[in-house]
Amino acid sequence: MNRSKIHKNDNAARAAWMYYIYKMNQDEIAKTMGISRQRAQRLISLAVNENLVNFKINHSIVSCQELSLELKKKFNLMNVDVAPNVSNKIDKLDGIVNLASKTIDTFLMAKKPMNLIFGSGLILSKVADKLSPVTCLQHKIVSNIGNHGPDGLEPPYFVLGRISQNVESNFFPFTVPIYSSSKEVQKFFLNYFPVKKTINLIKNFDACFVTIGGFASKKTAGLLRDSLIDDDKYHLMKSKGVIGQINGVCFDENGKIVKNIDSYIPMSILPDANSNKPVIAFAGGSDRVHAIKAALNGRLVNGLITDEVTAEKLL
Amino acid sequence: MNRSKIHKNDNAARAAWMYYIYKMNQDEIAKTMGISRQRAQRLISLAVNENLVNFKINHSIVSCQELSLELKKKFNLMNVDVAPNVSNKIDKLDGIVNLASKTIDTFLMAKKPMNLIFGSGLILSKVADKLSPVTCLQHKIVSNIGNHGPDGLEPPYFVLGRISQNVESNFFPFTVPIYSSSKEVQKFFLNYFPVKKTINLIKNFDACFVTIGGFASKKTAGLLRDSLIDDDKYHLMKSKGVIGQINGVCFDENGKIVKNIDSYIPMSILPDANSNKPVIAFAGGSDRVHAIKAALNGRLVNGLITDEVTAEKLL
DNA sequence: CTCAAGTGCGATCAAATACTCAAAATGAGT
DNA sequence: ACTCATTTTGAGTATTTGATCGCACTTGAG
Repeated sequence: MNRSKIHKNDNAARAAWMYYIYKMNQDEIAKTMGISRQRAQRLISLAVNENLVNFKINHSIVSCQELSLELKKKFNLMNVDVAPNVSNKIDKLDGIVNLASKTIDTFLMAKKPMNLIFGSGLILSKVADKLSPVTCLQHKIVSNIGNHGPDGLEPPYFVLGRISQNVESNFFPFTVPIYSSSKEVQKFFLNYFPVKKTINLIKNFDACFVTIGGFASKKTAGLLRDSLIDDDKYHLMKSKGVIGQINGVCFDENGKIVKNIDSYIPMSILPDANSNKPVIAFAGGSDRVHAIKAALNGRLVNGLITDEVTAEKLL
Repeated sequence: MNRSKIHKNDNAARAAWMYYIYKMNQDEIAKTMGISRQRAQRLISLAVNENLVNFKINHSIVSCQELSLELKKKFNLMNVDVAPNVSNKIDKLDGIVNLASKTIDTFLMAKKPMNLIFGSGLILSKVADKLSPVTCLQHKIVSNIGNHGPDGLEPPYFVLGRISQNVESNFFPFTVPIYSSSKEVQKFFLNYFPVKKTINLIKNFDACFVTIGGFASKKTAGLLRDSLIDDDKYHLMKSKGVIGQINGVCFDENGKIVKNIDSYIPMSILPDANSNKPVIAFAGGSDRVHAIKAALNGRLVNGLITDEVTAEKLL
């Protein structure tokens, strides 16, 4: 962040203070700051867009709270949050993204140094964009999904990079392919020193955040949609019972990891959700209910942030 | 809180979610919820008034941050927060109140059981009104200032009662007068069993929040304004060098506690700010700068939440 | 049952806010 | 220093929001 941006954000934050905390209107703010009303308006909306302002709703809506308690009990989870439902016109992810970003914010603000592990996926990248700007050099922020696709392409959601837009910290990308097509490639990377180091960080995780990808149809299978696998492989995987995936690691309807898929060796290291450290999935949407249920049953994660409709379907 | 209020708050929270998180406008919200636009508007403003919505500004304005660092250094404080300044038309306390309520919120939300001690004063009562509604039965919320004045009157700011409007917890009032006029009365209360118990809680505090009252002129002396002392006593105290007070405990310009004021034995127990537990003052305003400075110099507190102008004057 | 007091509602209108667009300012490259 | 592309600005305008007011309905006392 350059000096001019800091200065601008300073003004934006000041305007936001006046607007949201002191409840002044834009005219008063403009006068106080010696700027035009439009400028004041732009500063306020800039502050909102840059996540300088956080809106927190402090009231657990009864139905959401009940859902989260039931989910906790049914799947023996440490951590469940349910975003209230809303007109179906609106992107439901927004609610999950909001809760998720607050959860991560609190981890980032903790003083105790932690290894925070981030997977990949659409929701996670939206969450990354919504994180509050903080400096937390005490932590290590680590990716547990490879940073290149089968053709060397950058995968579509480069979560770590997006996090670093908002957060100043120490970043450790996972410099492997998302999956290897041969044992040799796998072996090489697993013995490659920087990779070994990152794997070590992942294994000593303090918290891990992932999304759960669907697999039911071509449309819902993120791996396919993002061209990480081709049609043939998709059908092969489907025939082996794959119903969902986390970071490219595929599992069946019991949440059991499906191995031995020809020339598809996922490289992601999923942390152990049976430890007492949080492994939290951010996932929702009717097309993913089966995948989420499987992941919970197989205890691939021990926490969930989802939306009201999905929560109901899971029960 | 009765059932109907919970239900109403539920709707208010839902409307607030749609408005602040999903960024829907009131018309859309009304349609989704099947209510009129006005009703939606009223729900949203209800949510704001009931503190169901929290506005947090996530950007330390450079000048405020610098001030807080300097204050920390100069007075060797654990904890300093400075609210940005704003047109002098607006009540400056709002900024302090906002930061203070967030600070307390985080204490209330902590899982670890704590003894949280609250003093008295205008700012603290405003802060109490702004606390987020939470249930925290793990904590003990304790007053360290007497709950009746010299004539048996209730003092003007009954902080504990206001906190209990928003917070569900365990409350321990301090059932003594604010000050005793004789050693006998003092002695009686100090040996009265329920009081002894409360004193014990105060001495084992985990955090303490107070305000700092001025004494410079009749107008700024809260004790006088609130008829806790009369003119004669005010002048007597002034002649003994009193420059400010915390919970009725008076101190001079070095922050040394002034004892031996005729028929004025303050009963408040001030926690030890030399421990590593936070003792935080919420205070601002030009008429209090001297009192605040004295309190910091005498290390009657080890943390401060104030506003920009006051912070500058303190340096 | 009746009436007075209080509460909640929606229509209406004034105020506040957000968007659009053209002109002005900036600044990178020659 | 000039040009062109990009960004920033403020005026004007459309949309959204908040406040007022009177009506209708509920409540509770007589």
